[in-house]
Amino acid sequence: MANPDEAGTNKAAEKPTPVKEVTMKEVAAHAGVALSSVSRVLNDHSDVSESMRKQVLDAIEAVGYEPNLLASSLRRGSTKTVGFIANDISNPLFAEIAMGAERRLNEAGYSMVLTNSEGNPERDEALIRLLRWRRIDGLILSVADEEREGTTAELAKLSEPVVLIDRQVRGADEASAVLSDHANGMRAAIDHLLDLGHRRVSLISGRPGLRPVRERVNGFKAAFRARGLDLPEDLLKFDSFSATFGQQATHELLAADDPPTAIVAGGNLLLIGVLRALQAAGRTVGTDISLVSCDDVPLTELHSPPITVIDRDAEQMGEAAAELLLKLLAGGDGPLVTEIPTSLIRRASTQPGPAG
Amino acid sequence: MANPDEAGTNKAAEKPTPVKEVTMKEVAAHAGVALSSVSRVLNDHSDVSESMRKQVLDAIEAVGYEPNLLASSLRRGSTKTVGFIANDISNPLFAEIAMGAERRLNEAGYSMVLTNSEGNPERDEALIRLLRWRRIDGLILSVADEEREGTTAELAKLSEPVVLIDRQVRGADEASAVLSDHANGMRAAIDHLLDLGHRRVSLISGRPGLRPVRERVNGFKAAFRARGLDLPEDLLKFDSFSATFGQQATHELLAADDPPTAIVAGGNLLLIGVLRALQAAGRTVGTDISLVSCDDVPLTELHSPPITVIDRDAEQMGEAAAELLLKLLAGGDGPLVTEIPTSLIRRASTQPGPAG
DNA sequence: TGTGTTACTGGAAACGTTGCCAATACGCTG
DNA sequence: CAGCGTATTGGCAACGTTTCCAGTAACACA
Repeated sequence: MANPDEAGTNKAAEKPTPVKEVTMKEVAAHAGVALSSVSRVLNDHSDVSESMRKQVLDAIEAVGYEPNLLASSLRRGSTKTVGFIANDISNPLFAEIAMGAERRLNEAGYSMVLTNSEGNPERDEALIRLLRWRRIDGLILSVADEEREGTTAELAKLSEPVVLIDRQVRGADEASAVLSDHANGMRAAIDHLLDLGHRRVSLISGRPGLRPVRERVNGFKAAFRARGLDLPEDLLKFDSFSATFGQQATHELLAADDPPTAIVAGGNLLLIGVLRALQAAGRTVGTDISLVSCDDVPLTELHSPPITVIDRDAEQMGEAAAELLLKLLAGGDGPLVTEIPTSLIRRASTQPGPAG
Repeated sequence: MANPDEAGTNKAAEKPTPVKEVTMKEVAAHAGVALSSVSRVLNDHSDVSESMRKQVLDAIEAVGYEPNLLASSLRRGSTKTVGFIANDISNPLFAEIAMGAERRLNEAGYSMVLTNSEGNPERDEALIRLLRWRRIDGLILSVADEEREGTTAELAKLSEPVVLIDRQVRGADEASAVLSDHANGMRAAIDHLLDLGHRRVSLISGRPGLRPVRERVNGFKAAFRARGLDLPEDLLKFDSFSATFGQQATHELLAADDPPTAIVAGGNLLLIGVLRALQAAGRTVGTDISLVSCDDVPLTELHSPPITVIDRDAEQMGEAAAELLLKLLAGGDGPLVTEIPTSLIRRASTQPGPAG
């Protein structure tokens, strides 16, 4: 109406999008060959003559054919796709794991669809179900809640191979997994702090149901026990991996009668909260209170003073997960497990404590 | 051979996985109804009797039916899925954008598949093609290279709606996009620095072909021009958004004859490099040199001194992108554009300069 | 000339859905 | 009782592939 174009142009605009998809049939017709021959060329089967190949390839070019992966996957019974469910993509750590996995999978001719549960167990379940319905060939994930019935039920319905990241579900070695050695990393960190003379050491971390938390606690206890020291039970705070919990827990710790001289933030988001609380309370990291965090993110290196961390190679974890999955996809059997080492990077945030 | 198991066990191992999929056909058979009736129940059409519904639902439960989304998408001609191609998932900023988009799309009944081009234009193209072949209903992306022929060609072949994030391709308003107002943000930042008395102000950013860089430069120039000041051309460094470039550029700037008194890091990864270089050169942020960065990540807030930033709401960008795409998917026409504001957050990293 | 082999090609049946169209049964009106 | 509308259901043809099974031609060999 506003456009006083000629009729011809208008007519074209009338058809919204009844654009028929260009299929192999059109290719076959244009090349004057059978449908099956086009398919053979596309999947480069043996037994296709050079002339046929050229003829078909030309026709594909001419008609502008684009394969329909839906149809092909349906027919073949395989999507050449694996799912990845991350807890929190905005956490650079998980993002790196995902990148490592994707890279390895692509090399092997698989593509990866990345989704985000936002740490929500219900979303976890919904995503597993969705991916199952999508007929993915395999799944890499880090379940939000290891104990939850629903999640294990959804996983059980999946007949394709699964690799867990830093998680173990009921019955130790039922599932394949990539596990980082949090226990030894934490053990080393606590040893370091105890060596420096700290005794009032606090550990702040996520829900104790999760493997990383369990293992870190194990390492923590092991270090104290090895020296015959009592655990500072009142300084162990577990709730969630969020920055807000880190802040709140630190705030409470500082306000207590016998506050810690050292804090271990068991998670890189927690660290943010811990730092905020310390800053708010006017405590200087290193001199007033020692600090250790988990996973080496830019913040830990560039903070002043730089922060001691328990590090691990996130990208390697992703690659390892992909590697295991590929083995399983190739028909490998039994649960496979890869352990990723952790290492302590000492920086200026840990200084001698009262007894040191 | 190496396994002297009994025959029975062997036989079981011979069948790899001939597990026939449970389809609607089995449901229909078990319920004693027609295939089409099962379909009607599943898609809750009108005109199905209550008894039929119950009968079918029970049968589904009984046989353990799981929908095959491949088949259904193929038949329907729509996947209810949109693609998202991120430049770099490990950058928390992009991750947040992706989260915002996913949340909004899920609300609307779409699911999102997230992929990662790692800033590589070739991978960009390959991903667009792959998603096209997967028959996604729409695409949100932030192309790695706006000028590249191949990319625009791949996009052109896509008949589904596309929303760009902070990018514009040839011919200004051809494509829908969510754009952040980098120019005004930078203008405000530079005004702030000039007010403080700085004249030797450096800007470090990515390839000048990219919109965020172009716009930031525009804002930068506008601020200088408005005061009749000459541009410090020698202090403008553009190459890539990486930390390594940030470090290298800063290193060079500091070593020059007439070094800057203030640096603007045009990207949150660049900032990491800038900080490393400053630290290596023994310069203190704020007192020795003023510093502004783009996008408010944990590092900027928790650095000491805290770093002045040009901020924007990443999640909102994602939501806005999803919103536009949904409009287009619903049949909306014409290119739609949403502009996201930026704001300057002043912190202690910007202090009075030589002339101030 | 007949037979067998090789190298290729075509036809048609799947894969698991959905949606159109026709068929059935039922209840009601005239 | 005929006629008709309504509500519900079944049958069947797609959607775009892949793959099995025959079929054809060419050729060599006896």
